[in-house]
Amino acid sequence: MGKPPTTLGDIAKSLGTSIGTVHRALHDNPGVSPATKARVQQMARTLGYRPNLAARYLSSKKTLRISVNTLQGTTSFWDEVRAGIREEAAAILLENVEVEFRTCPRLGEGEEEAFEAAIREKVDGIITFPSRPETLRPWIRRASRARIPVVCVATDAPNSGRLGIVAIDTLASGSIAADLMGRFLGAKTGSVAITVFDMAITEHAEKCAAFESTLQSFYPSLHLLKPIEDHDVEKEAYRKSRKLFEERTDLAGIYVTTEASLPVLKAACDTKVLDRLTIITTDLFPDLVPFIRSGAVVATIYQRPRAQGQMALRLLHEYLAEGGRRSNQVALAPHLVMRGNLDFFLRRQSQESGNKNGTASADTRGLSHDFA
Amino acid sequence: MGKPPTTLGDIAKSLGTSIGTVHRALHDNPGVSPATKARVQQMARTLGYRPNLAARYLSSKKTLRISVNTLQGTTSFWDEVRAGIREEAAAILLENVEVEFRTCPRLGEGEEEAFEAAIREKVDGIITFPSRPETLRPWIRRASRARIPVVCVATDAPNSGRLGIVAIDTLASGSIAADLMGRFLGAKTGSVAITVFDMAITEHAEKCAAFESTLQSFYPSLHLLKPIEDHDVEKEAYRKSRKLFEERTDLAGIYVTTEASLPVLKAACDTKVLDRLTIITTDLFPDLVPFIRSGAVVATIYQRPRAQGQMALRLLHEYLAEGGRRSNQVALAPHLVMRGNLDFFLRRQSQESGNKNGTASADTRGLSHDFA
DNA sequence: CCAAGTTCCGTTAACGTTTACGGTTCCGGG
DNA sequence: CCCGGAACCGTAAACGTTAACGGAACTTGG
Repeated sequence: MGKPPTTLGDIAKSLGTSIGTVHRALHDNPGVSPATKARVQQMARTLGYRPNLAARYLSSKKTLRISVNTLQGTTSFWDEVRAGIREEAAAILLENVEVEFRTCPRLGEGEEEAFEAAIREKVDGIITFPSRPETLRPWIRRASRARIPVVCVATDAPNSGRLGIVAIDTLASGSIAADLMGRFLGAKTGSVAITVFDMAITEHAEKCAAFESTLQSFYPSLHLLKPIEDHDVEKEAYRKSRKLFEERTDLAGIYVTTEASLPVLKAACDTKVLDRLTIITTDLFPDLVPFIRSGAVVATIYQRPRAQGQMALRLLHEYLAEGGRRSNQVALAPHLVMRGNLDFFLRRQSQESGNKNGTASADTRGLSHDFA
Repeated sequence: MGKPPTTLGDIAKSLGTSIGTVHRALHDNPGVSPATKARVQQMARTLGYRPNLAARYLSSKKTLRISVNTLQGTTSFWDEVRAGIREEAAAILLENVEVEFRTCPRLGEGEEEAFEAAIREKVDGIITFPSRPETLRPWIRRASRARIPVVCVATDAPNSGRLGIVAIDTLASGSIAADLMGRFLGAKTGSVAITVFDMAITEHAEKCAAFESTLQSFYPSLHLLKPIEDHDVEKEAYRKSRKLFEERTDLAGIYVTTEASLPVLKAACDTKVLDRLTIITTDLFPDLVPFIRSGAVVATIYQRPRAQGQMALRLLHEYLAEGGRRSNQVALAPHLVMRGNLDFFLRRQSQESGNKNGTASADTRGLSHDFA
């Protein structure tokens, strides 16, 4: 049924030229006249040439170097992302991917240096977390100009020329949180709060909007307060949420969209409103577990860091292997963790999280760099 | 850093023999004495030989044929599973996988014939849905004896010698349903029902047990009734649930774990208890949408058919490519669909579901067979 | 003892791509 | 006229594996 795929030789033969020329033409290598280059490329198109990746890899033995620029992270989120990337890299059939981890100790610290190093060392692709999109945007542009594709994880850097973005769908998580909040509160009425990292980040604004929209279209008796911005600073989160808890006595629930849910929980505890509030948090990490188990946190929206890492590497690799024609915007659905299924997710996290830091693993020959 | 991987030539040289012998020894091919075979295999182990898949594929050009034996299905579930399989097959770097679809029109009808055909035609692997594990178990054994690995989707066939199983985690779905049920009902008290396909199927019994356990440990005021078995027969589902609705006036909620939620909904409608009940269903298909949107179905546990298909193919392919050392039991977390995030999932389903039937796609050169 | 068969093993040509190297032409300057 | 260097192009050797062929050594049966 399927006729044998066309090879470089086929193209060469049908043009009366040689394999070498065809190869040079298709790769924009020097040493071929514009005329023949055009003829070759045309012929390749009409014959439907698609390179044989096995032969390519076998011949050149050049590996794809991918730099992973992420945060050290306060919770295990980024460890999981990196684990997902490693896992996916190890699953590549041709073992031609090597991953270099460049980990920044704190938010916005060393991000640019890491990016610069990656470009300087001419990696083939970059997976990055643009915590502050504005500061990273010029770097992403620079990489794109150097023909280095960049995939963003968790947060987007719009208009930066990035190749793709892998993140949790903001609409899906914002509205499921609102829906749950509404249902959990039942007939209760009152006000509901939401905390975000920063409304300037597209994702957070969108998540907020989705939360608000769902809330007011299905549960109009609940009133959404102005979002609290915590900028991932523990003190700020504690101060602002404590102030909220003290002032708004009609507060019925709060949706914490950031990783910094512990300060909020502490504030709720200190102001003795913990068991009065319906609290929905984000992500899953050890310190949060007791709150979920006790029911204080009624549900948490799990952002599937491992899946994000996997998808990011996959996207990048597909593109590098052969001009990815798949969608470059991957929006994952979040998972919902509650008391009942908590153990399922904990078991899952502990699985295969062998070497947590970015140290070399045998399979991926990973390197790691630290940016202090 | 990474020294070049060992090749067949390396093994041959260090033993003073030839590549051909090494190859034969490692593949249990005839024409090599037991003594040298042992020596070769030992040396391969000590040198840490791992075959170069690129070279292997380039040389042999043999494609892996995989038979996908699934149900036509009343809802779109199986279409999605197949789409996931196709998608994943197309993403394989070396395009050496071809998928053959053998689709059974109805539950338990033609399953064995399909299996027999797959074995007879000597496919390299089988992905199957063992709707009735007992009837399929001998066939899976037969396939295993013929060294054809079998991966089960959605339902397990224990003790059958199958290579692996991909399914939604029963514990995760059962307990999240219970947790939601409890939270949604709030302080309300009463009885709760659950419908299953058949308690003889391991998965369903487990899901039921998880639901019960979570319910009674966190919401002891709710009383779980004996499970209703519908055997995927619409009439049976309608009759039994209608009877339930008429008799149990204290019924507060029901969790429908089968795909046959429509008859139950109809019964609830006919007995005028639809808006009094808290209903949680399973999966997502067009006819269910209005019920979710109206709030009659408060949530549905989405079993991620596409992800199941992808994982199944992946598992099988990894094994066929080189003795998969990854876990062979993939338990996926279900997704939760409610009014708020409904659109997200609908958009996602309509995406890339181009050719819904098992017709040939250009990438995977898929064939399809019908078993009537 | 020779022919024929068996068992074991070495050799070699593929597979499609990359890459280095050698050969043409064609041009301008000595 | 010849030499140097471009600019273009053909050739061939790798890459690691598979599979087919051929050749030794050794067993049999006549």
